[in-house]
Amino acid sequence: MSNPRPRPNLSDLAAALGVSAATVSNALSGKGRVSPELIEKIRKTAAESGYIPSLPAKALRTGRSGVLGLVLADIAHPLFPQIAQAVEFAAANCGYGVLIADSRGDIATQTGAINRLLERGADGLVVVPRRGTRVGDIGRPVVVIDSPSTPRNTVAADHWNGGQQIGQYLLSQGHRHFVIIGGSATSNVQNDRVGGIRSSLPADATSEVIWIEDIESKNGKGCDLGLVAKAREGATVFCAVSDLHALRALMELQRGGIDVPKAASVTGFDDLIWSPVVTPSLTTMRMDMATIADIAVARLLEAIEAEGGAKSPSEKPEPHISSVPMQLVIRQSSGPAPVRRLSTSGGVAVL
Amino acid sequence: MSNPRPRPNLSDLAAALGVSAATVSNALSGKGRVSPELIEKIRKTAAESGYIPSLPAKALRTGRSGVLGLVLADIAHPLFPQIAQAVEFAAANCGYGVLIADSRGDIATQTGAINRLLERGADGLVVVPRRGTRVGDIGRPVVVIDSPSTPRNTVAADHWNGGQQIGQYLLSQGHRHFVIIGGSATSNVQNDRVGGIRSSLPADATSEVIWIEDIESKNGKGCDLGLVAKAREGATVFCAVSDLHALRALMELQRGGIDVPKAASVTGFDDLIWSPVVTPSLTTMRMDMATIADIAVARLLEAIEAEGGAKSPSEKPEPHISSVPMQLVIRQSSGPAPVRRLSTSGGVAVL
DNA sequence: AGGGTTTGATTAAGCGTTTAATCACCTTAC
DNA sequence: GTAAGGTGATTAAACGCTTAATCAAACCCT
Repeated sequence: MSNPRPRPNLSDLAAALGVSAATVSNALSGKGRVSPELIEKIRKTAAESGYIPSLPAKALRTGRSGVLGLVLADIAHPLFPQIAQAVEFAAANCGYGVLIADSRGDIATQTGAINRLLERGADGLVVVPRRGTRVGDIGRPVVVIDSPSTPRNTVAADHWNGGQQIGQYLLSQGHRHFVIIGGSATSNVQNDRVGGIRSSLPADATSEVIWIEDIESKNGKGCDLGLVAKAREGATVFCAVSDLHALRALMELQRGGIDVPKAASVTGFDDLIWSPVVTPSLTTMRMDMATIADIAVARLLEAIEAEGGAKSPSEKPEPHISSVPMQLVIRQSSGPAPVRRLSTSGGVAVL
Repeated sequence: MSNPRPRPNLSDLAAALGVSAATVSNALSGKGRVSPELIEKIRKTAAESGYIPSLPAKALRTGRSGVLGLVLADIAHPLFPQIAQAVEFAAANCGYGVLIADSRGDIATQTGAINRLLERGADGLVVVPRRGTRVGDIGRPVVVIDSPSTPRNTVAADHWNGGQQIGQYLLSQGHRHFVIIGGSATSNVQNDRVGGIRSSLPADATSEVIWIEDIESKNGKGCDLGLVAKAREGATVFCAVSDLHALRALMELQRGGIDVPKAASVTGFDDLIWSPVVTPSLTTMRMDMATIADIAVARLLEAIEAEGGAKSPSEKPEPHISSVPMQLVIRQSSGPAPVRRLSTSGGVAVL
């Protein structure tokens, strides 16, 4: 005498319409042979009765869960929001849900996380692996988002080209003496970026690469990087391969009385959330996460489709890597190279 | 002639052992009546045959998907990674998966995202709502992570108390003239923090609150906040309610030649990822996300349990809000108040 | 007009679990 | 010796959906 239809199911609908459940199913999925008018009618009543198909039932029957797994090696990564948002959006557009798992940087846990997702029935996985980690062969489609150096299906930002872009931009501003700041020399991504920058420099330009990890292992965490001295020696631009490092450089220079961008330019990578709001706001290279996620999800669904048809393990679609161009975001922290001042006390406000 | 047992199911196991499927199910779940030896034997063969129960089947039968939905309204929020990580961990510990949905800041999309999760069969939802948004009544258990001012089940950091803690700490360092920096006066969270700070100040202390949004609406985005002037006028500590703002304050002061922490202290809130690595590293109040997530998930599972038993809608467990204390993280950006200098040009390095 | 094809719908089986109901058997008690 | 009770297992139905197989009726063609 109370709840009329708490949540109608396919049979309820069929009964109410006086047709069979199969017909309703066909009408809604557009698969079998149903007359156009009936389809119309069924869809209408389905909508107004608030019918929601049971995903578990569908999953059980079809063997597809309609869920993608997103494995973040380290969820605390500052780029995570961008990635998660983009992947979720792309997946939702294709009618898929996104299950997350995090391996908190622990390489052992990474496979654990992957397994959890597989047990939950994820149809395929998007993996953002921990640095230097390889994703082993699991029995399901996988797409990796990383630097383009993975034997699997990979989609990544074109870090090398990103480096070139920012290098060229800075050259066009008249800079000739580069200090390139990296975090860890073991990172593929960072090395790609550094390589890109250097490859864009002509013969008359100088560049020096410093790795924060190296310096800190000597002088302790949070130590000075000696940038002010380098600026005094003639470096006009500090090119960090991450906004994290760019911020650090920016503050060190400002503390040392070097005016940014008048006396020196600072640039970063990744366009992290605070990059627009610091002063001066950071010039940086942004990854096109939306495109990366779109491609990743598309490739994944492709593989999932293919998996359904192909029984023999031989005819899986060949692994493919795609590079997505990065975008230069020019803000206030970069500008023209200062007029040459040969270690004379120039017009710039120094100590 | 190839795959021996691609993925055994309950019946396969039962057949191999010569018992019924029901017995296997009971043995594994420990529910029915099965002899201890048989349980032992079944569990053993289950394990070594690599048996993985089908979640969809279980979900279909029991009506529980074993999945929690995580709704992030304000995905740009820098705390997002911490929250997601903590929730995922807490849920995984309880054998639950986490499905994410993002409403990209759009308030209309928020309900859409919630619905997507419900359609996917989420047993319950953890919602981190967009500022000023209320979560409407959906037919499932919900826990909200927000400032403690929501009519629903809510768990939140005790922002007010956090404000008091940092206020007291700064008082103990001798500070008496506070500038409190907020972003938007419409944020509950920020208001709580500001209120907490002020409530901790004795009569002989002065405080002034400035809202960045207000200043920027007059002077344009990224404008100066006039902090250097305030420092000259005697303010010795700049208390931001977010590390984002603290960073901005820090840079503005450093650019103006104010030494932090010698001439003035700067503190923030949230312990964002870069807070330890800027120079000087930021003193801040950290939320205990792990605890918050634990409580949120626990309360959610509780509600899900209760929902199973209680038929009458009346006897749902009463909404409860919990506050989790924040943790003071002392780093380099704060220190003792400088010795009094009555607008005379002190010993500090200025312009 | 009657055999073949097309169209629009139905029937029924099955996906892998859980669980209430049932059953056979063994104890125990009177 | 037999009824009552306990124990350890089985049977069978159900969860909600998809889909191949089937079927009845309408259509086409010569």
